[in-house]
Amino acid sequence: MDERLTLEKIGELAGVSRATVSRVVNSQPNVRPEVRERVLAVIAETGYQPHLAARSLASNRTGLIGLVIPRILQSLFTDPYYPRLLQGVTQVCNEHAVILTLFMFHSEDEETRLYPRVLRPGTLDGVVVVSSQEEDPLIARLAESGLPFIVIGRPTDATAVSYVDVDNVTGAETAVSHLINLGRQRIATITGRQDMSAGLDRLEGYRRALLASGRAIDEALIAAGEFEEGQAYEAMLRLLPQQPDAVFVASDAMALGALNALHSAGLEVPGDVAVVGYDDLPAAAIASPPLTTVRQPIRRFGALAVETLLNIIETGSEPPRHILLPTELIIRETCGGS
Amino acid sequence: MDERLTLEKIGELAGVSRATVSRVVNSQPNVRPEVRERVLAVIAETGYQPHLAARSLASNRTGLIGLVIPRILQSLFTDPYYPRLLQGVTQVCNEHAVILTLFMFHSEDEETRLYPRVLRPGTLDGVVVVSSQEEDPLIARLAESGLPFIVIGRPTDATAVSYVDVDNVTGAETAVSHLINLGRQRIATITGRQDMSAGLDRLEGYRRALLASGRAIDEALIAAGEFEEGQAYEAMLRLLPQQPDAVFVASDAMALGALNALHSAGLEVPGDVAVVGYDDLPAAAIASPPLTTVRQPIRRFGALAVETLLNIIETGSEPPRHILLPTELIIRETCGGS
DNA sequence: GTGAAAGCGCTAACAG
DNA sequence: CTGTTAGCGCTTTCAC
Repeated sequence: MDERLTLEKIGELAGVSRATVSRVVNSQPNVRPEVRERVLAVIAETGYQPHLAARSLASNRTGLIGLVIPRILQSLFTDPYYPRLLQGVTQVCNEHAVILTLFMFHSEDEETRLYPRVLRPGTLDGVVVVSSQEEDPLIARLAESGLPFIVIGRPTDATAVSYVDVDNVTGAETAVSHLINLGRQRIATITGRQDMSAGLDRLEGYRRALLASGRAIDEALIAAGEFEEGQAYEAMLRLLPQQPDAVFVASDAMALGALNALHSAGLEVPGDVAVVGYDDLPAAAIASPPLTTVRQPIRRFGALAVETLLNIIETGSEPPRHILLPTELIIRETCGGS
Repeated sequence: MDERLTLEKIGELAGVSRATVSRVVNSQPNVRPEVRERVLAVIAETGYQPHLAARSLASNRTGLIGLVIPRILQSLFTDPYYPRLLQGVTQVCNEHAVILTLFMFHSEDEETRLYPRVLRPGTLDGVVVVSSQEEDPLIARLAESGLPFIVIGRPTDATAVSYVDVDNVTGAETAVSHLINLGRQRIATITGRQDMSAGLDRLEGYRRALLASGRAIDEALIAAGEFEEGQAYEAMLRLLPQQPDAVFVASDAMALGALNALHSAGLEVPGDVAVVGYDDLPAAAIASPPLTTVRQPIRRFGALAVETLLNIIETGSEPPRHILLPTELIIRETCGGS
């Protein structure tokens, strides 16, 4: 390591001023081709890279974006959701040469203590927030701070805020329609938390599919599972007296619980009761029988979130972007058809 | 948002100079308690936060550290390794108020193109590198750049470099000793890649356990599995003619393959052959029979890596830190004992 | 096209 | 103890 390279030094070596080198580095016009060449050569030789902090200070752009993951559901650690999401996110960051910072919080205390840091001036150009169960105070603070941001997973209020989400309504609707087409008559559902948009939307999709086929909604066939395996086990047992011949379960984790309940009640899947889950966890493929489920394009999802954020940074947050990604029904054995 | 807060403005409001405010913000001594109070009050009122880029430029410290994840083995996406690691890493970052940046690469091309960015001046105070299979060129470049760094997982050369690793030798030794104590006589092993320290060390532990109990090493009982399930399946079949009554498999993914091979050969586990894996994947607990395996403290691991890095940043990289974490043998049913 | 000059907001000597 | 003064390395007018 000899001494540190600066624009000034590169300028000296190329026989031009610091300003010209800056123009070359930032590929601005108004530099004679021949001069540009010469500067570029010196940069290549020396391996010069601009000092990020200095550039940030002068240009008011840091080249950093943040990914904020609020307190995490335990479930997401047996689930490749985050790794996949990160793959998509980092890939786009790499393509656009922005640096990703990761904020993961482990407790409410940490969140309140550290949220200000996310908003801190001179730190980030924009933020991707993974929406948590409750209404996240960070979203409101981001909105009033003017820092560009986008939410992954539609927040329960939404509209004014940009978000990228999976089309949970259509995903659920497709799953339930499939059960209908297979001739199932008494289709129950085990719902997720109704304070999360995913929970709400998947129930809505269930309703729409039934209604679209001219059926009535029987509230007795709807049981709350809260996105937890244990609760879903109980919910399935509660549904049994209604004699459902199919059940749409709003997550694979819960579907596994429901499957257990059916087995312990001595019922056959899919013979007596067909089951469809949601998420396509790795566990779904190796369940017995293998679980029919709805797959989400998580990787693309992360990629799209960052692309949209970069676009917002570039062009402003108006109008808010609302992006919905389609899902895919993965047919395995628990639905008893193909 | 009204206009931006700066040190200068806070100084005005508190009736002191910018320098004094700076001292208060950085909790330096030499400020009269009463003045400190007053400044602190103004800061609290206004919600002032120092501009990170400006501070970085002036102090040559960014408050950012990087986590570099080289091209990822596919397996690590069905494995909660990274989520756990990130939990530990981010927790310590949060405690010490440093911001984590994440570099994940998806191809060799991306690596070579983007490594310079990691080294870029004015960006990071230090780097945690997750060691990849091959010898990573990044490590050499970090070493010569003078940027503080630490490696997760001992690099195959090591010694001059600081690292945090799991004690794979002892972990494997404990596992094999357990099989010996259970009375198994012909203990085979399926090894991981021998160009990775984890693969080497786990084989070494196998050897030590055998030697410590006064047994000879039978090379015919050692088969290469390369850390892949399919290869391990084949390896197990190759071992069968040697009539092993136990096998230590250097990863759970491979152990699952071995289990398959044993089943298809009509052998009972643990009746005919006992099996011990390594990693304690979620799949290990739900294998049939549930897999005895070696658990690594991944979360602590990530935490310790960051703590050590911060220490290196503080006090310099000499001497290199070499930290080994103990593992835990998780006894389930495939070893046929407790 | 190109250079000179003025900061960006902060830290860190250095006086006092 | 506190204020004044230089920069940190870059971008960005503004002249030429």
